[in-house]
Amino acid sequence: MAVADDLFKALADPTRRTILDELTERSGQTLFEICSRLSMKHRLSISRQGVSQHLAVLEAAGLVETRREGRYKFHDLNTAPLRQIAERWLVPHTSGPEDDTP
Amino acid sequence: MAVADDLFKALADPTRRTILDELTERSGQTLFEICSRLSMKHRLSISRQGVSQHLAVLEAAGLVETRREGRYKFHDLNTAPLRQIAERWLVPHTSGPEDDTP
DNA sequence: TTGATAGGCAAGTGAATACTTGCCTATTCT
DNA sequence: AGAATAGGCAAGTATTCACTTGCCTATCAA
Repeated sequence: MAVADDLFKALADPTRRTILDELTERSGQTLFEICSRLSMKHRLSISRQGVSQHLAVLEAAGLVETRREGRYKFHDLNTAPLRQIAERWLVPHTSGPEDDTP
Repeated sequence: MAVADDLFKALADPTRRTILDELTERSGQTLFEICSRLSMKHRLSISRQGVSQHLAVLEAAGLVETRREGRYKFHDLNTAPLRQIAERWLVPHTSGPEDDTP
């Protein structure tokens, strides 16, 4: 399950979790909007590139989807991948545990 | 939220997730039992110390609880911390997002 | 067309982390 | 008591990862 790997790795970083918080509050933000929110609301001093790379990781995990409009690129939250993660260990699997060997 | 940080970091590693799978299947295993299961079932070549360190991370996250009996140390799964993680972004929080700044 | 805005690519750095090896302690069996 | 079993501690290594800096492309406004 390479999908699970991307998902959990994406959630491992606190800055990325804060980004998800911001997108939960308002979906469809641009890179610069997210940057200024992290700086203003959360006192996070991080470069634009840093945020951009975080967004790429979140997109690879399927947690963020993007759409381009002119020079703007909007980032939307997708919570669908989150639903599987809790259920993996809460519900006993009859089909056996996932193959997640690295 | 330092608790969330430990939790997500613990889940970030695929070997640790496999350990959780094994403890889901049978809770209360010793270090050596877990080692042999990882080696046999999952073809994971990892030293005993490696597994021990993984278990320490899982215990710090509250996902594993231990009890000593003689020379044996049994490892039990605790899924309680898992319940919060999905709900963080699935349910819109009226109290605002968590303070998870690093 | 010039300048400002929004974003992307790539290389480099420093810190975190997964993993090993070697040695040490405690408990149990013969 | 001595050997085997179960586990712990600590240092060293090597890879991963977050982050920055510098430069480049594309869209829009004056």
